[in-house]
Amino acid sequence: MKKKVTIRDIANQLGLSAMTVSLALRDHPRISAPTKERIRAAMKELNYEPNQVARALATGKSNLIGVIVPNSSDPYYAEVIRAIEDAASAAGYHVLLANGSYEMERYTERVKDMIALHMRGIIAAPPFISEKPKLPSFWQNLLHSDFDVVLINRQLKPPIFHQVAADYMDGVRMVVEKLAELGHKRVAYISGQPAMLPIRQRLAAFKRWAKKYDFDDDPKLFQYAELSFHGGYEAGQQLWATLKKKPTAVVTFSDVVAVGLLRFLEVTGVAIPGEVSVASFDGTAVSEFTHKPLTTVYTPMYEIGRQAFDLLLGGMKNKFQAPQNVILPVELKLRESIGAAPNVLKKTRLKSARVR
Amino acid sequence: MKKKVTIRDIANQLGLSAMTVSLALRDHPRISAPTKERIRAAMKELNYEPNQVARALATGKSNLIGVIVPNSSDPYYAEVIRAIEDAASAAGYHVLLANGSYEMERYTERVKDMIALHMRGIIAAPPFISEKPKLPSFWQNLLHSDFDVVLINRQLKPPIFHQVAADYMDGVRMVVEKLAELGHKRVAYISGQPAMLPIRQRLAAFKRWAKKYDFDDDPKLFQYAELSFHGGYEAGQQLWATLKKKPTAVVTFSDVVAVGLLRFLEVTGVAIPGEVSVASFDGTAVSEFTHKPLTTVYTPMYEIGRQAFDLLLGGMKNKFQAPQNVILPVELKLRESIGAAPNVLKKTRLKSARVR
DNA sequence: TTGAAAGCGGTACCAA
DNA sequence: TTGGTACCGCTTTCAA
Repeated sequence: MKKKVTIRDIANQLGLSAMTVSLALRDHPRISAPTKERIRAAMKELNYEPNQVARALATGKSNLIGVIVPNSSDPYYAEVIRAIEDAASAAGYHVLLANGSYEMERYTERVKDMIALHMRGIIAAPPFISEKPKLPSFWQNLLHSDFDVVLINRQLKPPIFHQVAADYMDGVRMVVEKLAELGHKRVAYISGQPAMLPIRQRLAAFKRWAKKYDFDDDPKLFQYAELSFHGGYEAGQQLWATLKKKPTAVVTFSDVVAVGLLRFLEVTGVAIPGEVSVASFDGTAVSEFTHKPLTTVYTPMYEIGRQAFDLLLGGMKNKFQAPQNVILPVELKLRESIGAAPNVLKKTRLKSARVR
Repeated sequence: MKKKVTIRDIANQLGLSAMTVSLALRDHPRISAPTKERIRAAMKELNYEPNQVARALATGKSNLIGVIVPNSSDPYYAEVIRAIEDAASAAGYHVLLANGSYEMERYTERVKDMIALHMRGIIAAPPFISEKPKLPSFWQNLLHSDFDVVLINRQLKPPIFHQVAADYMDGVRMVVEKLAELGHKRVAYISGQPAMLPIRQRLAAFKRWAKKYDFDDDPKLFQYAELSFHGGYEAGQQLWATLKKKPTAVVTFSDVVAVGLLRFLEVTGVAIPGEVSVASFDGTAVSEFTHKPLTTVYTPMYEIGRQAFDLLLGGMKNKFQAPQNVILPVELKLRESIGAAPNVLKKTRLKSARVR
């Protein structure tokens, strides 16, 4: 262990050549069984571990993949990363983790790092702000390089890299339709970091559907929040401070934010869902265990990670495959945080009273 | 971008030698300023990126560190990882992430991977089950190798590797004393995966302190739970199903579990803290935003990660430094989930009644 | 079935 | 201040 054992040490000890050992290592058929056995024994004895760095240099390929996400400690991405690591590990790959940035330039630096480190490919969530981003020349070059990229949660149209995301747009529809069905008209929306494409897309989709269902058109119903529990709490404060007529429902772009909001509402003494319904996105584990379990658009985070890894490896096997656009279905989890709009309840009561 | 530009391409283009370029790259004083300028320009023009793999092979050092944790998606470790990545990134290092295993043998494989990949060192949380683990020969060898290891949340006595952890033992004391002070005698404890040393230590410490404060000595007050929201919920069910006389307080080994428990208690209609107090460990972000904010032993997760990284780099600079044992202080966050034991409350009322 | 030798893209020693 | 060259440990082509 003191000094590293190399392939040549083994070869010398057995009076063989380095290449014989090299081939035996990888169980090449050209080497005879007994020789392999001797080599294997010597490897055990000398405690040999192949140097992956040397191998990577010689072959030009490593078994490392890079993962660059906005924030690895966010439960959403933590889960995606977990999935990627599981898949990678099962396939004999390893994951290099990096936290990206909201600035394109800094983000690009991280990608360059990955290239310099000769990753086999990367799974990334770059801060694109539109579906047709004006790609910096660096990304253009990436397109024509042999470096594979899979985008997660970044739906470009048309796809220029492989990309996998969930059908958030459909999720927005589900939420809005459900709220409309429950009689809500005054619905607030808490959005996040506008530098992120999927956040913008979700907001835009909400506005479209809100219009369609004739929700109140009050700009004060829209609020930004940091992606944190505290951010959700503050956004709630803002909303309640600025809105004279309170909303009957609030939709947040993430469970994390919704949990903070829930807490704010509780502290403020607002009944959920009696006075205000709350719905969110993601469906992270916590959403099921909040005070009032959250109605949320469940996103298959683990599956996103797994498929991203598969695409990366698949893409590496077949360079000429057109960029794939994988969109996984979302699911509206109806839970206690949502209910009929208060005014509707009243009407219903009146009606039933009349019926009697 | 098509084919990689090497140091030699640049040298040829400028009529210099490879080594001049190599030195210029690292801003070596031996190279004259104008030459450096020319080289820098050529590097820009040709879009040169140094190959870190080749560099690592040549120098025998890489700027990669390995991180092996039990579960990277657990909020506790997600935060530790985030800290390590931040520190590493700031220092020009990169993080290779791996999820370990509860089995020593599988875990050891992950460490071997890291060695084969020629990491600069690793930060690890191996499944040691005692403070003086019988280290497999592999770990023994590690001790005498030039491969650096920093343990997190694994306090060995005496330390054989650098190790950084929080003072959980003190945290246990704080919680127990507080509960005793509030008049609790019947306190349940929900523990986790017994294969993990800190979990065992915490349980043992709780038992010691519970004895000291004369808590009820009923084995049914001890329950195991998976480290998940759901695990906490189930442990609550178990506790309530098996205990005829319910506890007046429950301590859980992790916030995550406490959140699940809180939900169970709520569903079951148990008042918090009126009927049952809840306290936990970790102090992850969510603990402040639960229905009843959690009383919890805050652990400086981010700081643990940061210091682990510092120790790793420090250790690499100074191989002869004795293994450091860093223990960070914890902090008892007193929040609404905890209150006086019900019987105490009653007594107090009686007393005040009498006084009048 | 096995060996010799030339890389992979840098670094570093020694000489000029 | 610069260049020549061996080498890091493994892979791979071409001979033997």
